[in-house]
Amino acid sequence: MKIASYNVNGINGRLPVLLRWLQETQPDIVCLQELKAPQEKFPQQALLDIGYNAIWHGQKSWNGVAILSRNLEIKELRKGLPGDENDAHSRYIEAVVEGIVVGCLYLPNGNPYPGPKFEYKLQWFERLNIHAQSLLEHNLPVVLFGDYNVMPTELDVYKPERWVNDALFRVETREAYKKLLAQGWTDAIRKLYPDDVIYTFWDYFRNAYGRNAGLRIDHALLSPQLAPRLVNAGVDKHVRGWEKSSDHAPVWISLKE
DNA sequence: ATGTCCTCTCTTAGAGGA
Repeated sequence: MKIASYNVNGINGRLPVLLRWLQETQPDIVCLQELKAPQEKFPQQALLDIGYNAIWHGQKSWNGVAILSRNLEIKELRKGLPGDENDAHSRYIEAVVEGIVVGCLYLPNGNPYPGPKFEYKLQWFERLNIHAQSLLEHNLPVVLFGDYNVMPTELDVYKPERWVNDALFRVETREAYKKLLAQGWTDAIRKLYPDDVIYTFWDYFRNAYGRNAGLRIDHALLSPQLAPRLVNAGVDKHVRGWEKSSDHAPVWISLKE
């Protein structure tokens, strides 16, 4: 069982890249972020044509998340995080696939710091932590997979000193991630590769990918019921080098049955 | 400040977001 996550940065503009990657790597379950498309403009048929079912939570211009599966039933549990009825951003979708609860998330970027966007990020993170705690209380296999917009440690940033006042690396943001992990979640990449420099994002600016000036901000968090099944994980880094690529690369985990 | 690339609109240029 292979589960992947990919911030596509516009699903329609990126459709050829997405389809090529899906056909090349054939993940069983996929979390997508930054669809940047309204509900009715999701490319459902193009995905069905290559064997992927989908549920999605769209929004015009911004955000948007989806869960895909290859020949597996997707049972939607929720769209949106609980805790704020006035939050109109499409940043969370959750489903059961093959007995695994899959939460696909796109945490707010939060820049610039300080300011209302940063406050929104911290509030959203707090709501995520509350929801994550409630998921653990069901004692089910759960993966919370997506773009967390946080580099957890200095190892996850090419030049940490340049990022100390960025919303993705502010101490408050890292503390929120640390609090989430302390509930009992396992960061799949760090569990398998505790000391390696592994990035999932490279800016479009200044040849960041060519210089490997990257960030690790896309994470797979496994519940205690799922973590023992982890056998491998990685980043499909080469996809970031394709023409018309997203600024993120896909991240994946593989689980034993 | 800048770099790049997405989406949308008071659309073919500029704004907003990342």
